[in-house]
Amino acid sequence: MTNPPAGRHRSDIGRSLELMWRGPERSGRGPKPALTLEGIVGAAVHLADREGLAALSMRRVAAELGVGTMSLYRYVPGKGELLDLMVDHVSGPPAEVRAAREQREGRAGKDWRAVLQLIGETTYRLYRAHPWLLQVNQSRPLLGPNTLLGLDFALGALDGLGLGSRERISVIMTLDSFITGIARQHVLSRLAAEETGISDEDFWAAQVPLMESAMASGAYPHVFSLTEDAFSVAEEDMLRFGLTRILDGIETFLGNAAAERQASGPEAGAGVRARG
Amino acid sequence: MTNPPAGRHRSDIGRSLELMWRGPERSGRGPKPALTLEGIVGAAVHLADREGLAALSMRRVAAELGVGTMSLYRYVPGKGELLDLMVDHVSGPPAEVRAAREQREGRAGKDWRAVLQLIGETTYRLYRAHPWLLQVNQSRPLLGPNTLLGLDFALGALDGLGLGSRERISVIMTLDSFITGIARQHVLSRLAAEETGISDEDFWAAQVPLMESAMASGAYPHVFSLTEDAFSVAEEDMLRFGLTRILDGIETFLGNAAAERQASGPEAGAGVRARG
DNA sequence: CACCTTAGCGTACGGCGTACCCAGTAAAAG
DNA sequence: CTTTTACTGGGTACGCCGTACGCTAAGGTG
Repeated sequence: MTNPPAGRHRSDIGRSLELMWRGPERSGRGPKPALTLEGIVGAAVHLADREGLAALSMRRVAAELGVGTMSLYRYVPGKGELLDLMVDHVSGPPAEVRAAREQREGRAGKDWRAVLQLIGETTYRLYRAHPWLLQVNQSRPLLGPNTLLGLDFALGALDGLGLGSRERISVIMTLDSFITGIARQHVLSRLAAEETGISDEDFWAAQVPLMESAMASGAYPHVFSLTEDAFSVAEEDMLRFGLTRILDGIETFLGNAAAERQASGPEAGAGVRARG
Repeated sequence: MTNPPAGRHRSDIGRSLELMWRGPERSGRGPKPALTLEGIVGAAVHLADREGLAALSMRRVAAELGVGTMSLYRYVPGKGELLDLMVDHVSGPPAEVRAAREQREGRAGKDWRAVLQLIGETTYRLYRAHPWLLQVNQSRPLLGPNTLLGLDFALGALDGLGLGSRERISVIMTLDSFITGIARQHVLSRLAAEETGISDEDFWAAQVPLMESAMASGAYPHVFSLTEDAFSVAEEDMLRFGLTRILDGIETFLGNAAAERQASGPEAGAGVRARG
């Protein structure tokens, strides 16, 4: 009975949200804090960027800031919440995207393809810059100020296309899922190369002998009729390829939806509504 | 969310591959092994399925098998390699897909859409059945016998469509990236619900008060013009939506490629080559 | 038989997240 | 002013983790 059921360090949603949106509350009494939440989160992000998620421990973050380990717990309830904060910290749409956002005021429905492409590539670069994002098991997408801004921008790109709310969310989720998936593939592969010190070439070379005996077994005819260059597609080309496929698919969808609306009057179509 | 140890235990590629393809080598001498590799991997998978990746420790697996912790290290070099083996263990195309594979012998180029859809949905269900697959993230996709069989089947579906090797891989990677991405979203969300005991409704409810003040700020116009049902799309519908978009996009690509080939003779087209 | 390879595994080390508690500080109350 | 009180920094300790090391004993080989 001395211990509660070993309460694993889960993130307290309410607390994380409050910290993200309002920051810590101060009530005047007592000594002045030597640290700031921003500083802690920034140091943690810096550490994770430099040395990977495995190196991110409360002890290391504290050492980075020159304070005792337990001092961090005066600012953050636990490691889970710190990770939540780190995610939102780096998740804002970068300057590049903010600029594009302002430039396209009022051009609804015109350049959705370019904007979605920009969002996709930007998100991809985000994962590249902060590989640990893909290792953090984001419990759920916590909507912090930055995360929400990114979503808002993506939604803006879909304005004026006649899509309903559910359809807009579906389109964004499709794009985002693909980007996350392909970034995961590339980033984890790169991480593995760094951590093990084994390059991609060495890695594939290590598989060759066993692959050859597998080929001899005849169980994998299609794999072994591939040409040698099959796996050498550059990562950016792969991203571009998939992105184009998905945008094409969305375009087809837009065409179908428009045709359907045309056929049955302007206010039909499930969930389609111009404004709330 | 926890970050699973993720760290110091790099997996030895050569050793993992050898264990996957050849199994452990025995040299007759000494006492007979009380365990089998299969048994260990199976127990580990079972444990991870039941209690999550966070509960998967060498001590727990050993306890499950009724042996001492260090005995496992006679069979497996370390936890990293055990994870590699677990991944391949569950990654085989299930009976359902194997059946479809045999049924379509010789019908190349006809039902690629149905087959890719089946593969997508099957992969999605795989992640659903073994959520920890999406949390394991420390190595490159090791090609074990089962993994390779899945790839071979996917390649078979693209036979007879006039695609080159690099294009086939690109198509498969696009599909796989999307499936992995969306499964990640759904599975991690579900995991979080189980582990924190907070349902999806409670989760969104917790965000409402802060969202309302965010709305008042006027910084997120597009988000707050969404209708209330925007986020209530069922997971399967979301999967189906994205899958259809991607298959449409691939279909467009096939059409373009065919047209291009038609226009400039049978052996043109960047990267298209029948055999090496 | 003795020899020697190999299996099982007890112990120990250095790391982790964090609960608990105390000492010291600074603002508020008297 | 002094006293009170809320608060901060952080030392210590607990129970986990992966795994290196080295011992005992089993059982084919000579």
